[in-house]
Amino acid sequence: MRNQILTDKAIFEMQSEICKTLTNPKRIEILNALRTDEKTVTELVSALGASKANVSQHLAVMRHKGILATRRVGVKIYYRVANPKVIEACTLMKEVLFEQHAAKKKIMAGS
Amino acid sequence: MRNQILTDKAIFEMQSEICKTLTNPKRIEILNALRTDEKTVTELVSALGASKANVSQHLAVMRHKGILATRRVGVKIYYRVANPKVIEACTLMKEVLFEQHAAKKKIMAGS
DNA sequence: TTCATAGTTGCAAGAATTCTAAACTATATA
DNA sequence: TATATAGTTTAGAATTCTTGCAACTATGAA
Repeated sequence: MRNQILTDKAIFEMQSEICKTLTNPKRIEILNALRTDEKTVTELVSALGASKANVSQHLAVMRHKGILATRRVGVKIYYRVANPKVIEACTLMKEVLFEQHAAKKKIMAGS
Repeated sequence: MRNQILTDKAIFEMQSEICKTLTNPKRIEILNALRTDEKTVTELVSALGASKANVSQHLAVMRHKGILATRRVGVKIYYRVANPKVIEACTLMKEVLFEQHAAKKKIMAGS
C-alpha cells in the first residue's frame, strides 16, 4: 500500500466535496428525516413529497460520499446516517441561520 | 413588524443556502485562513494564490450570507469570520473526511 | 414462470456556479 | 488635481447541478 501525500489544496477540495452534500434543500431534509432512525426509500419519498427517482438520486449522491449507509431487508433498503458528525455540522449551520435571523429581528425591532 | 411563518421547507432552503458557503475549496481555504485572525483582501490573495477579483467574489458571497464581516482601515478592508460556529461546522466536516480516510486505509491494510 | 413492489440508472434540458478579463469605485498622498 | 493602491463589479464562457422521464434491476409471492 502506497502512502499518498495530501496537500492542503487536496484536503480543501475533498472537504468541499463532503460539504456539497449539504447544499441541496432536499438532501438536508433527508438528513433531517434520518436524524433519529433509519428509513426506507419509500418512507423518505412520502416524507419529502418528491418523486422516487429524485429521492433515490439524492440518496445515491450521499451514499457515494460515505455520508449515508444502507441495509437491505428483502425488497426494502434502509438508509441511515453513516457518521453522526454530519448531523452535528448540519445542526451548527442551522444555529448559525437562526442566530442571523434573531439578530435581524433585533435590529428591526430597534428601529 | 410582521411575524412571518417559517415552514420547514423554507428553513431547509435557507440552511442549504448557508451551507453553500462551504462547497467551494477556495472558500474553505479562506475560512481556514481567517480561523484565528482577520486579514485583508491582499493578504488572502497571496495566501490563496488566486486573482484578486476571484478572491473578492468569494468574499462577497460569504459576506452577503452573513458568514464574514468586514472592517475598513483606510484603503484596506479586513475580513473576519462573523460566527465561530461556521468554523466549528467546517472542522466537523474535516473530521468526517479524515475518519473516512482512516477507515479506508484500515480496509486496504486488512486485505 | 409470471407478476407486483422497491429501488436504481441514463439521458437531456434548464438552472446555478466558477473563472477570467476588463472596467469601475474608494481612499490616501503628493 | 493627479496618481497609486486596495478592492469591487460586470459580462460572458465553461462547467457543474438538478430534475423529470423512461427504462432498467432485484427481491418476494403466487
